[in-house]
Amino acid sequence: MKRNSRLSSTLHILVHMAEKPEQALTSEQLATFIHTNPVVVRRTIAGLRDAGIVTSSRGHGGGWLLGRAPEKISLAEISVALGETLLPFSTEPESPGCLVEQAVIAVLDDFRITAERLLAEKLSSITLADLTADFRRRFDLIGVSSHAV
Amino acid sequence: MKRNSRLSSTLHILVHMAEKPEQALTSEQLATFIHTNPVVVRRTIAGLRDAGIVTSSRGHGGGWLLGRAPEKISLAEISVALGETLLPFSTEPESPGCLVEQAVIAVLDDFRITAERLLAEKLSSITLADLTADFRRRFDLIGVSSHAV
DNA sequence: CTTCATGTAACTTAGTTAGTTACGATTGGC
DNA sequence: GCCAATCGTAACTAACTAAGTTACATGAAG
Repeated sequence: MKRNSRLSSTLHILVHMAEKPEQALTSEQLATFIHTNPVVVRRTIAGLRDAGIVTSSRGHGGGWLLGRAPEKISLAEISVALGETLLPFSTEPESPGCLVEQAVIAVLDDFRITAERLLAEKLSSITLADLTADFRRRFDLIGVSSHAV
Repeated sequence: MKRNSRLSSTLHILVHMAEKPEQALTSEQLATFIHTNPVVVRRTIAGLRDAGIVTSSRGHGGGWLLGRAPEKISLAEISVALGETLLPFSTEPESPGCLVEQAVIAVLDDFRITAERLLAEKLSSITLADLTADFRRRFDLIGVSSHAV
């Protein structure tokens, strides 16, 4: 798993899970989808479990399942559950007392607030179901699913 | 200079430069504003020079000046000149041939394109002059400028 | 009670970026 | 012409972050 690909890797995993709604997939299986190892998968999607997006069960036949229907899972929720920050720039004060810095931070934070609201709106309108629909379109066109390689 | 604060640090520097439009400020002086050293400053704002946002001159009395009026310098340009990426998530394929991944990437890239256009619009509407105006408002209220500490 | 699975802590490794040192090139003052 | 100030940049170091890995405890199913 490359750096900064936690969101796309997680979506990849979730679409696979949505395609096998009745079958619990193990961390091991999920890990092969995104070319990493089971511990990284567990760590990465632990937040999704806390958010109810997925459920996990231990022992024989255990593994991961979607916590609710793909139509009810938005990319906004997933992004938050992963702890991702959409706008990565920092506005931490480094020169307390400097009015220039205060002006910069004020303007930047103002931008951040409106920008984050916009992005969250956009991400809220995209659901896991949209992703599976897109996948199925591609599948119907080509006829081979995935991970033959 | 903390991680991920290149944008705010650069804006800090630029506002100081805008407040002394006739005086070339040295990398050394700029560095003290953001608590770092001259080489980091030069490296950070080298892209701004290439973009014409600032100019630099060597030798006695040399240093940095704004390349044009603060009203003509938008945060969008500054961000681009710094090489900053607004949306940090990656959509690099890691499983070529996997249709699930292709669907994920397609949706994510689509989101990225509209989101980046939105953010760029917002950032284009904010200029360095807006920042200096904000600073002066604060200065008029409090009466002490900055970097006394 | 054995096996398969997750949960999680602890450590290692790799990659990124700020910080630093060093030095060449350019400019202005004397 | 020489010296000091200043940027430009390469090369190295240090600090931080995040992925990868190992290890082991916990819990569920047969």
